[in-house]
Amino acid sequence: MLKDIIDNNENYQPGLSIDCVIFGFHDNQLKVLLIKVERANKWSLPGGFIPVDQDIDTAAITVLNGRTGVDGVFLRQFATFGKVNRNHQHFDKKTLEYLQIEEEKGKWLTRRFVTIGYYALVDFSKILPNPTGRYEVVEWIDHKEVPELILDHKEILDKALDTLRTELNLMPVGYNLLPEKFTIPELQKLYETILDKKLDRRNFLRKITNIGILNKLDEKKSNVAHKAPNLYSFDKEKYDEVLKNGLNQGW
Amino acid sequence: MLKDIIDNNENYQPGLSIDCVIFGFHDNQLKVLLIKVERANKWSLPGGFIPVDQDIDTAAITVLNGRTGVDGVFLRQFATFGKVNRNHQHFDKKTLEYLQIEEEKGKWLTRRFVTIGYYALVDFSKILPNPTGRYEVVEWIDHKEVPELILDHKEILDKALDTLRTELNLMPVGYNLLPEKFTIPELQKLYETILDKKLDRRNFLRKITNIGILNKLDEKKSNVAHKAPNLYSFDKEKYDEVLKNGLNQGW
DNA sequence: GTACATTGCGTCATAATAACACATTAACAA
DNA sequence: TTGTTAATGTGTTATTATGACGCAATGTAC
Repeated sequence: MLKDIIDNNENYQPGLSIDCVIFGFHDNQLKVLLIKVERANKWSLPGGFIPVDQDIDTAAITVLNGRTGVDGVFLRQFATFGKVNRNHQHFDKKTLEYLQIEEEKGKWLTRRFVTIGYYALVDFSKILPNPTGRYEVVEWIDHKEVPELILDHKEILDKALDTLRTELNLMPVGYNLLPEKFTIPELQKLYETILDKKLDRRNFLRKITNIGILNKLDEKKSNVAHKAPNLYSFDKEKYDEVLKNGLNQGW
Repeated sequence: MLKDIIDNNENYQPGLSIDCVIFGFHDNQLKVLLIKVERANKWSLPGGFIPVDQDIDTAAITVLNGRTGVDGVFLRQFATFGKVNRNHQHFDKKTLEYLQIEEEKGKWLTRRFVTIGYYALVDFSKILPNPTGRYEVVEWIDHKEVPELILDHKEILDKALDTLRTELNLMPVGYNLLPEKFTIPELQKLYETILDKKLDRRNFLRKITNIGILNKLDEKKSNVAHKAPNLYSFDKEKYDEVLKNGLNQGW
């Protein structure tokens, strides 16, 4: 895969890559999709290169789709990372040898790469982590238990989460991370997890319903301990409207 | 200049550039610093290329500094633009001939360039627009009267303004765009200009002073029609604190 | 049936916001 | 000198949003 790209590197944007921070929500945990190639001892964000005949946004969709099999989900560019040493010695001589890449062609890879960060919000229940090769592991990992990552991927991840937190104040976000039917407590847990703080149950209900993007369904969650909570769905039309106009106008 | 870069293109990040949207405030107008090279019939955002031995943020500072002569100002990356055709045929054969660039070396330039957008907020009164060559014009232009721009620079400019508007709700912004001493009505005009809407004088005063970042000076603006308004300055310490924590917490 | 944890709905005090009234000030012209 | 004018400074009030609670209803487990 990588070798193919190197061999045909004139088909790819040089010195530029894409990394995706893919968020999912499960078991009251905000999870991140990470990958690990067998030989490496660190995990990475799923990423890829940019075909010269593709918009960068399209290339990001390709990466996301390749890893998760879903499309049409929330995907947003949030920052570009380009410190001089960010991939310094990442592909050292030994690695290139192992990958059977000639030194001359390896130059394409060993220079500084600037990477464009995208973050995605996906419905965990619809995703089947998809390794692109047999020597690769793809896994959902709780964002609080992310192991050491390669290069500056930790920085990228942190920035993505930071952006998500900020944008939570500007737009509702549950639509992308929850299944079609969900309960208010579930939505609240999502918010609490992202923001990493407790919210008052009753005030949360009031605020979230006042936005006017929720449909209360005539149905309760089944098979739960204690009182069965009501199920809700998003009113997609109103949701999109709010997304466009933003939540807090300020000033 | 451009020719130098082409001739030594191995010293620059290939296929990647930086464009700066430099905002200033003067005469109750939000202005943008634009440039025009003599031969071109359209204006451009000031931009540049990225030396391989410089962080992208550093390269952005260099561009800004080269054009305005100021440093230490507010500069923030806001988006990266990479549509396939964004610089399609920008440097056509004729242009390359005019610039005396050999076809082989011109390839470096004629491929798709992805550009990283930065926006800057500067104190208009301290800036002397600085052309880098005698065939170049640098000018402050009211953002409402921006002429046709090359490539997707209009899109970049719009996105920058959009970002600025959004961030106005998350952080105070006057510090960077106003001189050291200023009046509340001036600050309000700035806000109104950026947001493109009228604000109530009295409510604005209350909100802005409640933030706690303003020092009321024992001094009034002189040489002014009608009642002389009070002068204020920013409390840099509190300002930075608010910048760090954000204005509207939400949730 | 009873204990219990959780949900749903409501209350109240306080803070933030929007809309507006009125006095104050300084330049300018009669 | 004085009145006019257009701006600034300060205050008031009604409405809305927020934060901190109380309490009844519900379904599971024992």
